[in-house]
Formats: sequence, structure tokens, C-alpha cells
Amino acid sequence: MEYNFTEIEKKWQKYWATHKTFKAEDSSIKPKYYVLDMFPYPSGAGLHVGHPLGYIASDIMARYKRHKGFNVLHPMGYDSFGLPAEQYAIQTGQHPKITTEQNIARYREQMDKIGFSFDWDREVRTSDPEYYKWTQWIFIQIFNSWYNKNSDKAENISSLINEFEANGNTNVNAVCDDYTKQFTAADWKAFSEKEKSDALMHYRIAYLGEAYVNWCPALGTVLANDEVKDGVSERGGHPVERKLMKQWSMRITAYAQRLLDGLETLDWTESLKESQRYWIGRSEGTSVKFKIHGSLSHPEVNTNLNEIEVFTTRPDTIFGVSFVTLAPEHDLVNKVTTAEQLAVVEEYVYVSKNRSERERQADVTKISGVFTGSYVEHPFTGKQIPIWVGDYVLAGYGTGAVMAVPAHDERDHKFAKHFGLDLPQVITPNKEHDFDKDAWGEKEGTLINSDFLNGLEVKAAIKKAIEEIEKKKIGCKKINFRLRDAVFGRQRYWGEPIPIYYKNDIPYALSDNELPLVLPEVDKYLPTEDGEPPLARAKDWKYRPAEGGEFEYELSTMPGWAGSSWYFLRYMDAHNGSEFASKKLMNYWNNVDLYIGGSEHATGHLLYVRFWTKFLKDLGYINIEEPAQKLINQGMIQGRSSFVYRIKLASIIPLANVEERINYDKQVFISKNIITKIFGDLKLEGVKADNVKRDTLYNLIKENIPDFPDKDAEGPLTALTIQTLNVDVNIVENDILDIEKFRNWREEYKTAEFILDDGKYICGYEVEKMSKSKYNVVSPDDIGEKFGADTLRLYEMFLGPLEQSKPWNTNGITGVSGFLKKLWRLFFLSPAGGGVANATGEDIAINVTDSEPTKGELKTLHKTIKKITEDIERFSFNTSVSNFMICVNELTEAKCNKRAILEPLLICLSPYAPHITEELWSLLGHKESIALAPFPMHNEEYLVDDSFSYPISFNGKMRLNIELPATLSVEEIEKEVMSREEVQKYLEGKTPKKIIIVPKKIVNIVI
RNA sequence: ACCCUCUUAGCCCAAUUCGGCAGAGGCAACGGUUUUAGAAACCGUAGAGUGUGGGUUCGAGUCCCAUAGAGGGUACCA
Repeated sequence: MEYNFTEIEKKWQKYWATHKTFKAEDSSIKPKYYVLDMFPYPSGAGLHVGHPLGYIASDIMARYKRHKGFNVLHPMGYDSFGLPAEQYAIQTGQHPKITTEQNIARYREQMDKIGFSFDWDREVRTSDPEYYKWTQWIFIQIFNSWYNKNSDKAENISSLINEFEANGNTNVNAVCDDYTKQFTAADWKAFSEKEKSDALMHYRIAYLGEAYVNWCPALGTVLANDEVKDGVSERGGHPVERKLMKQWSMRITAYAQRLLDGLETLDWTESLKESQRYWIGRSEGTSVKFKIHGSLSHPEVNTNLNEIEVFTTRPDTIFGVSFVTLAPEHDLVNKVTTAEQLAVVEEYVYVSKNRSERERQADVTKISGVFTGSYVEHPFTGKQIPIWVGDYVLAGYGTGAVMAVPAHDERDHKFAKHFGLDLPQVITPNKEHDFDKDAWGEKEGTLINSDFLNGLEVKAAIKKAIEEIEKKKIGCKKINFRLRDAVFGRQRYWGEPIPIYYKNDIPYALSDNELPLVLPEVDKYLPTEDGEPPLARAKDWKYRPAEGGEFEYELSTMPGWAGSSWYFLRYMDAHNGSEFASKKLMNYWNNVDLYIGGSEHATGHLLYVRFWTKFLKDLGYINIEEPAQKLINQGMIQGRSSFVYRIKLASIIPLANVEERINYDKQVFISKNIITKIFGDLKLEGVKADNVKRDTLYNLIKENIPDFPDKDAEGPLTALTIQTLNVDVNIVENDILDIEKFRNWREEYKTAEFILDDGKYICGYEVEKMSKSKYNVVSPDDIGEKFGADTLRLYEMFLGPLEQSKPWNTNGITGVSGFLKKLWRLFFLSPAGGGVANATGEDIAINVTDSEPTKGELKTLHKTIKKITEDIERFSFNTSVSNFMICVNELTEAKCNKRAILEPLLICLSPYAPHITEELWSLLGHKESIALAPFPMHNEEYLVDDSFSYPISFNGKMRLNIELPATLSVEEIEKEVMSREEVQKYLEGKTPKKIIIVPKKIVNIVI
């Protein structure tokens, strides 16, 4: 019987679906195991071979844990709201719902073909109203909460209102906006409804506030920090500007410390934790207030603000301050600017505010700034210090103002040098240092020129400086985080509507029974003419409460990360209509035991999902502080692009023959090796080639293509150009181009001519990101069709360690496919002579015996069980594939067709290659799926060797082997070894200084 | 600029928490069997002293220091 993977795979995929083999039980006496893949966004391009890498790994784990007796939750669904579908909708007018559904169908079809053991009954889609009803519900909980620093958790807003009513906000210790005004209980009671709402808004964890956002005009929306790469949008690469907008935001900063601390408890890679730590960016420092000298130039704006507060991590350098710099967006800029400086400052502020992020980042080295004309007083010396504006100071970090210490801070130094400002030195470095060239930024050295700090070491000086600053009441110790509040609204159509309506300009949340607030239909997916979000186009979309009235809904929608921040909980109870998930089930499934996904989510999704998890815990909805205990980042699979080389005819046929050249419409491609042989290089663009080389090339072309135009004897030399063109990798095998397929690939190549190398056209290659435009995308469908899903699964694992990035290369796949055939053959050993069955398809029935296995066969099996178990437990899937190969090689060698060996082997292999193992398992007479068969345990007894061949080293150099019984003690080994003649020969009569013996490892004799 | 990861045969990769004979596997190569030929299959052969320089050790691919190269992440964070 032949191994027909197409039939077998179809058969078992159907079996699993109809028998619901992988259904997770809601309650069980078995221990639970929750293995989750990061939520995919169903893109129009479908899956390429890189996507399934993580899914295969998690599937192996899920299947393995089922064998090990766990109740496994292994779900899949779609993060189906998002920009690409909406961009497509804008371009084509097609509803994003329709494209999204088509894309999902394609994803599903592709995933099914790989044989994943997902419990599809639990599938969720973020764009499904049944799902986003609960995303909206969670939003409302966050809206109705504040962060109490005393209890260090989120609480319902009602406890804050009670406090306001009793004592105002003076005693409230909460995470709130910086500009929150103080009020008393009496004030509160006197507040209008609107004033109350505004006051509470400073405390709500989901709040409407003014914030600088990444505004992308091309996409017509704001983007999260992690959606901006190099100053342009991650999707589409459109420019992004900074803009002050009224926005829904999430006070994730309230959780900064907990997000940081929680990392310690997680089994994630150090690099991932490190990037989260860096993103959160905790820094301990001091705030210091500098009094503005004289009167404000524009006191009418705000008279009670007469100081500039800065944040510094180096209070010890306070005597080295030679100027203060404000961010261009700082509120005080226009208040401190003098009349003379007004024009230049306004110009500067205008320009830097309107510079896009990209420009700003592009000129990091370009220093710009302008003097305001005003001064602050130094709090200790009373000296006047100029106030500057400079865009190297960020508005959103710290207080948006810095005390510049050019001698001891790199950026301040550059700024001061550029504008010719003083560089007062206050620390004597412990090393040679040129202050004119560089700042001394190390936290090392002795303080000088610093009054009460003189003579102190930096660390002591920092402490002392803080004391003095606090004593003078001009500042205090402060912890700053780089993490910013997360913008939560976007002016787009394809997202969850924010469940808020406005009554007299006051935002109110919908009540639970009014959810979901369903996304309305619109005629176009673009913003309105007056720049309102697309939802403004929805006809008659108004909030009409039972008690009457008609109110406007919030028009922005939620960002992509909303739905994905809690989906792992929904899988636990995917169809619950009355709660986001039942407490009972959430308690049972607890958190994710293994989470697999790409490292691109390090600072986006993985921070948000931790934030929401902590929030839901604070409110008592769940019992876990962290969503996923163990997390693995699978490496990226890169594409291997192939190139062909086309001669630019003009550069080989000189101008004299221009007629003929124009009429010659064939394209000529040269094999890579020939180019390198002649020119020694592949990059030939406008290269002044010497006549000899070009003639060599010309003669070669003429030889191969007789109808090629003649060269004019003395044509003028033009620059030689050979163009490098991407060619579809699917028509290239082992760098050899399939010429026929190439000619058919595109109309223009129909008549292409080739200069071959040894009869073959050799392509060049390069490793790059897999992308459509580079023609290097390999679809899992093609591989599956050619080799089968089991081979695809094994091969993806076989490529290398899961976490490492690697280029896709099909070169080795025949080895894996051959392994499966070899395994198959073990079950069909010819009954006649015990030989191997004819692989060409001779129809022999399965032939497995019940006879006793030999010691050698048992050893092979148990060695394999042991290795595979260890490999899976440490996620080393690539090594287990080779271990299976070794095992099958050994069993083939032994002509083993014994049930006692082959059955346990099948179970071990089934997480990796589920279809072939199901088929063989059923051919062996089993009626139940192999998926639930208990995983075999290895027996150490079979692995013990009677003897061990000891390598004998002299001074660490291995000289000979001596076979000794494995049971010998150290003393016995020494005695035995020293008695050997060969050993004595190497000793040359000397007495060894030392003999190191490690039983069953090595003997080392030191002479 | 900073942080993280990696570097072993022509190529992909092993050598496990805890240093103990550098190789178990696959591709490619070479030789053979089968085949009209090709493909496929099967059997067999050969091939590196671990990027570089130093150190610790009886013993280093493995630990430490320095350095080079590749990949990834972050980026004026006071």
C-alpha cells in the first residue's frame, strides 16, 4: 500500500471535524492546559509559510499535552477589525465586513489543510457584535473606574465621588492628570453637572483628554506609538505628524509600576522583558522649580504660574545649570517670551510643531533652538539663567522642561556648543576628560563649584541635593515613566463603536442592556467633508433613551488593540450571552500556560493585554494578574528571493546598429555564474566595462543566439548594464531557473533567450522579508499539495530552533518527506522475505507482528521516547524531528515490524505528524483516534549499557578507548586502566600526577 | 547611539539543567543498485576542531574578558 498523503490527510481532517476530537471540556478531573497563538489579523494575502511556524509549534504542544492526559484548550479566532480591510473598502467601496469574511474563509481553509487541533467551536471574531458587545462593556468598566494609589488598584468611580462629596479632592491619592485643580467638598457640591463630569474626567482610567497624538493625514486617523515606525505609519508607510487632539485615552500609566514588577514573575524571554522594561522606562529623579525672573511678558494668560518645573535625574549637577530649555509645545513658552524675541520664538514654535515625526527624527543631529529673552533665578545662587526653547526637549516626557547642564549631559552639551553657551563644570571626572569635546555624563567623580555639595562623590551628592531641594520646598523626589497613556480612539469606521453618547456636551456611558452598540452602515468609509469621522455619515444614528430625547453618539471607534486585549478570556467561554465569560470557567482555565507569537507584539499587544488583565483583576472579575505565564516568540521566516540578470541591449550592441537593436525584441538573460566569471561582480549598472570583457560577453551571446544583431566593429563604448530582476521563487529550484515556466510567467518573457552555464540557468539569491512584491512568498498550500501537511509540519520544525529567524528554503524538504515514506514502509515490510516492500506501490497489506522486541529495538524506542519528551518540554522541536529520523533509520536497519515498538512510536510522532499516524494507528486495528492515546513513558532499564567505551586522555588529549563494564567504580576503573599496556606506553614510565575519572564519561591522566 | 540574540562540515542544524571522545539527522557532493532515459527509491563514502584573540580548568563549542561579523528591537526619555 502506498503512502497517499492527499487522501489520508483529507480523511482525518474530516474525521476530527465531525468527531470534535479536539473539543475542550468545560470541566474535567484532568489538569488543564491552555495553549494560545497570538490572534491573527486575516489579511487579504492569506498565510505564507512563515505564519504556521508558531501554530505548528503550539499544535504539537496541544496534542502532546492531550496525550499526557491534560484537558487542553487550544482555540483560534480572528482580530478582524483593522485598517487594511478599511483601506480596501475606501478604495473599492466594498464593505469591510465582506472582505474580512472572505479573508477569514481563506485563512480557515489554509489552516484546516495543515491539520491543526483547534477547538473551532470556540472561534471568536472581534468584529462580531456578540464579541464586541463585551469589548464595549469592558470599556465602560474602565470608564467608570479610577486608580486609587492608596489601595494600589482600580476602583469604581463611585468611591471617588463619595470622597469628593465628603472632602473634595485634596486628600485623594490617585493617578490623575497633571493639571487637576484642587476643590473642596463644598466646591464639588456647587459644581454643575458639566463641571462634575470634567472633574471626574481627570481621574477616569478611560478618559477624554487633550493629548499629542500621532496623526496620520493619509489614513485620516491617529496611530498608537507602536503603529508608527521611523516616523511613518507601519501599515502603508504614510507620514505621521504630532497633533494636539481631544481623544479617548487609557490611563495605562497608572499601571506602569505593576507592569514593570509583574515582569519578574513571568517566564518570558529576557529580551522581550527587557524591551517592555525599556518601553515603560522608569527613571528616578527629582523635580525642581525655577522661579521666573521679573514679571511675565504676557501675565494676562496665567498670572499664578511664575515658575518652571523641570525633571532631572541628576540633581547633584544643579550648580552646573547654565540655561533652561522648554519644549516648543510647553505652555509657558508664549508667556515668558519677551516682545523682542516674540517673532523668532513664534516662528520657531510654529515650525517645530508642524514638523512631522519623520523630519524630527531624521535630523536628530541637527540642533535647533531659540532664546526666549527671559530668565529664571537659580534657586541656590540666585543667578540669572536664560530660558531657551528647543525641540530636543520632548513635551510629553517629565515636565516638558529641562535644566540644562552642558558639562554633564550630552544633549545639553551639543546645544550649548551650538549656541555658544557656558559649560560650567561641577564634577571632577575620575578619568582624563576633554570638556570642550564631550560632556562627562558618568555618575562618577567628585563635586566642585557646588557650594554645599563640594567634595562629595556623585551618589552622595544626589542624596544631599535632594535633601536640600526638599528643604527649600522647591521640588521633591519623583519617579517618571516613559510610558504614555494609550490613545484609545481613532477616526475610522472599521472598529468597535465607543459606547458613549453626549448630553449637553457631557459624555455618558451606555447602560449594559443597551449593548452592543452596533456599528452602523455608512455610504462611504471616508471622513466627512468637515473632517468628522466616517461614523458621522451614518444616517439617523442617534441615542434615544427610553425616557426620551435624542443624543449624539461618540463618533470615533476603538483601536485595534481593544478586542485583542481580552480575547484570551473569551475563549474560555466563547458563547456566553450574559457575561464576558463566566467566573467559574475563568477560574478553571486560569491563565494561558503557553502563548506563542511574533516578537513584533512586544510593546503593543503584550503590554495592553497585561494592562487589561490587571484592571479586570482589580475590579474582581478575574483572579489572575498576568495573562500568560510562559511566552515564546517564534522567529521570523524570511524569504529567499531569486534573481535573474538581464542584459540591457543598448549596452552590448553599440549605437551604429541602432536599427537592428530596436527591431530585436527578445530579452537576453545570463546565468549568474557567467557574469561573475567574466566581471567578478553582479552589480553592473552603468559600469564602464573594458572592451575585452564586453567582447567576451558579446561572443558568448552570439554563439548561443545566432540571430542576435551584429556588433558594429568600432562602436562607441557605452556603459554596460546588467539588470537584476526578482523572479518568482516558485519557478526556481535549487537556484536553477525553470526556463519553460519562466517564459510562460509573463508575456514579455515569451521569447526570452538565455546564456546558460553548463546547460543550466543559475539564479542569484538574497534573504529578505517575505513579500508579494519580491516574488519570494511561498504558500503553505503549494508545499502541502506537493509533499503533504505532515511533511510541511515536520519540515517547518526541522528548519531550526523555533525562536530563531531563518530563511525559507525548500532544499531539505525531500529528506523529511523521505523520512515519512520510510516510516510508512516499516509497517509494510514484505511478508515474504522480511525485506523492504517495493516503494513503487506494490500492493502489500499492513504487516506488523506481535512478536517480542529485541533488546536493541527496545533501546531504540525508549531512547526516542526519552528524547522526544525532553525535546517537547523544552520547545526544541527541531531536534525531535532528527530524533525520529534516527529512530526510523535504526528500526529499518533492524527490519523491525513489531507492534510493541511501532505503536508507541506512532504516539510519540502523532503531535508532529498527526495524519499519517492516525492512518497507521487505525490500520493497526484501533477504533479510537490516536489523539487521546496516552503518551508512552520511557523505561530507563532499556537504556542501560552493559559496558562503556572509555576515552582515555593524557593531559586532556584523547589517545585511546578502553571498553569496560559500565558498573565499575572509580577505583576499579583506575585499576583496570592503569593495568593496560597501551596506557603504560603513553605514560613512558612516568607516574601520573593526577587521574580524573568520571564514570561513564571519561578518564583523563595528567602526567 | 543603546539593548538583545546568533556565529560549529559546501549549506541547514546537533552536541540538554550541570564543562567530559565535536556529529545523531537532513540537503548538497561522490560511488553503487534499480530504471529505455529522467524522476523517485534504496545502499554506501567522504567532509569541520567550533568567527578572531586572550583567560579560568586536569579538560572549553559550552564559563569569563576583549574583538569582528550577521540578525532583531528601541531611539533626543533629561
